[in-house]
Amino acid sequence: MRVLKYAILGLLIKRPMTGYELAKEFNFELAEFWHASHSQIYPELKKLNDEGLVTYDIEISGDILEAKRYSITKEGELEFTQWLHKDEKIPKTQKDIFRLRMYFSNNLDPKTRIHLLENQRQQHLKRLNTLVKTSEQYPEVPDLYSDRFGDFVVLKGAIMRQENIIEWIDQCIGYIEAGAKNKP
Amino acid sequence: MRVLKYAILGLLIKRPMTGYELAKEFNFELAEFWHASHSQIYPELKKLNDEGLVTYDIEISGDILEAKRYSITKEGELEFTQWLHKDEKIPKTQKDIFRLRMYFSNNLDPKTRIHLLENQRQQHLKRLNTLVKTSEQYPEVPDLYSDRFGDFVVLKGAIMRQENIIEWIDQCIGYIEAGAKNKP
DNA sequence: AATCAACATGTAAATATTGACATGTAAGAT
DNA sequence: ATCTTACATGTCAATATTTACATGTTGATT
Repeated sequence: MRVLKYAILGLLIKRPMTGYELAKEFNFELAEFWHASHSQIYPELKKLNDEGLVTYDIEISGDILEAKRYSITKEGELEFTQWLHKDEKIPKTQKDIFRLRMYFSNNLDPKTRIHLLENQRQQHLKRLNTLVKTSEQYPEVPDLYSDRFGDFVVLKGAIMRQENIIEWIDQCIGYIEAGAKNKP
Repeated sequence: MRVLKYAILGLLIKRPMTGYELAKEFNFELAEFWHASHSQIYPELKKLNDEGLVTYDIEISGDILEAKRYSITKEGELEFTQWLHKDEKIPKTQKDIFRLRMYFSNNLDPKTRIHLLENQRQQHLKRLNTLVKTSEQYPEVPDLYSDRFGDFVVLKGAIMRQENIIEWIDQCIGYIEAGAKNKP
């Protein structure tokens, strides 16, 4: 499906970027729903260049340090826009190792289950707080055509998802505490 | 990390199964948070057998059709239990192509955005209904040590997640409708 | 007798992804 | 001068995952 291809093209529509900058975007702003490391990005940029969907200019910092600043081409914009318009089947599964563990949790004593859940809760709460802090940059809904709109709605979604996960964890803890009271 | 290894071991603790039956589990009961197809499962079973974590007996149906029914060994149970006890770092990212699209949605006119969102909404609602129907098998919280407990909590989580996604989609539609009213 | 759905097991090729290996510069602080 | 952090680009090996290829049986229905 080559989603990374479209992720990169979409980012380059905003502004020309180096591979390094793209990697930063994938590690920060987009990190809540997409990720790629530089070892994937550099080969993909090369491929996109071969396909004529991006071009680059070489920039020199200092004396010799070269950076390739990639821009999207007309063809790239066309392909990206076509992709963006497509309806999409929801994916069969969102793999989730922790839920897999919980699926098998009857093999654990209640104490261990609660320990594992509390541990996850704490980590998710931490992430939630980070997201909420980030969302303070958006006191209002950005304009529909601003590139901050997408960031805003996705951030909202990430916050809602975190809250939902924590709610689920709390319910799980509740079930276990109630069940353990009867037969400890 | 070889999560499939532990997923298979965990399933085999419940009861001995053939590769075909494992594949069915991954396509039905577990499908909301894990998935694997037979082309992954058969090689993994071979590997687990080489490692002494599972064994199999050959069953004959009819005249010649052979089926390998795999069971978990003592070593397998030990490794599985050790894995199950481990705390786990929450994953960096849950890749989500639709959210990636929404992140770039400023490149679409409001009508198209709403169309894409409604399409997703419908699909997620359909899945939610299926999940709710499945959850009717659980009028009460199963016993903590029954293997139905894990299924129950994970199913609860899947329902909550679906509801949450739909809520997010509705909010997105709301933002777009409100924004489009001002500048159509 | 033919057909179909479910049972059953495998391999191969292509793609996606992660983590390690590998190298070096620029700019600012100490 | 030295150190540290950020900038910058790449390859390689190992896994993980999907899709297609490949084959055949069993049991029930028509």
